[in-house]
Amino acid sequence: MKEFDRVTALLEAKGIKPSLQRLLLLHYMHSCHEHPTVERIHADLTKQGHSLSKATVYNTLTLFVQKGLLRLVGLDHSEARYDILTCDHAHFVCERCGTIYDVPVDFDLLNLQFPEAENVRQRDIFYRGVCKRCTTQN
Amino acid sequence: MKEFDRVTALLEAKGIKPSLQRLLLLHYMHSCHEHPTVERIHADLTKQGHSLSKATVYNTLTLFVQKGLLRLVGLDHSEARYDILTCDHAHFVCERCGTIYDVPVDFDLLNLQFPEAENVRQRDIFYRGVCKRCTTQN
DNA sequence: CATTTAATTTAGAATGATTCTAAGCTTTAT
DNA sequence: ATAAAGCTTAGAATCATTCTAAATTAAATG
Repeated sequence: MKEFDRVTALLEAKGIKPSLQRLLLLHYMHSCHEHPTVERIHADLTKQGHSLSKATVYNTLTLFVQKGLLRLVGLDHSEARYDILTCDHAHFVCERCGTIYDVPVDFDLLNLQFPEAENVRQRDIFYRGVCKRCTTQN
Repeated sequence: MKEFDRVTALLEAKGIKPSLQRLLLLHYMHSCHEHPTVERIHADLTKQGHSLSKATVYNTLTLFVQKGLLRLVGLDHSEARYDILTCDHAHFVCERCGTIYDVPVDFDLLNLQFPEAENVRQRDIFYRGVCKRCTTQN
């Protein structure tokens, strides 16, 4: 399993036992440069001939987020989306097609001070609107 | 109904007929400086002796958001929260107690450019962590 | 190598916020 | 008055997610 060497190392570095399902999921996330939903991930892996339950997808993604291997993109109340990029960056969300675009961002420029905050675990920036692809196509 | 004069004017300015339920809801939102959930709004108004259904709360808040009278705070997949402040500002969300704190923000400092964006309708900044109140209390 | 123990995966039930539906009620127009 | 349009409502339906308890797999022990 040469192609799983990298994700195996990543899992072990976080103290996660590299089961087949976990390897599959992390490998999928690394090879996918979108921000897929649980439904999407499950459908793709199933289509590729792998057998894993949706519950495992939920459990494993949650585990990965806790361990810092993935980032949960918490958008509105639609489906959760998962992002392989864990470093700070901003998101533009197309409200028509749902595509999420990444852009690097320097949070220090903002110098936001929340007097009520004891500690900050995560920072997110979302821009919402319509993407060019959607406006030119219709 | 002296106390409803202001919200009546706001509704009419947006072309919304000022029904009793709409007045109640907008007045409630203006008098509440938190970021309440639908459940909370409905419970509070009911407790005050007003009769209105949860469906109406959903319908009306959605209408207000569409017309720009409120802002939907789209957080994760918990309940939706509604914000009377419609101008740009950042949110700090306490992951323990759920309280949302506001802070003004100057988006121009970031100068974010999304090459894929045709237009931007809304901009959000979320910081997540634990607030001081929660750390000192426990 | 057999057997117990722990960890992981799983299918399907349960949950819960939100949306839908179709009926009832108000208000406005004719 | 009467019809038409708009608003509200209760309860059913939906759907992403979580829970549960059993099944499977891997690790540990004798």
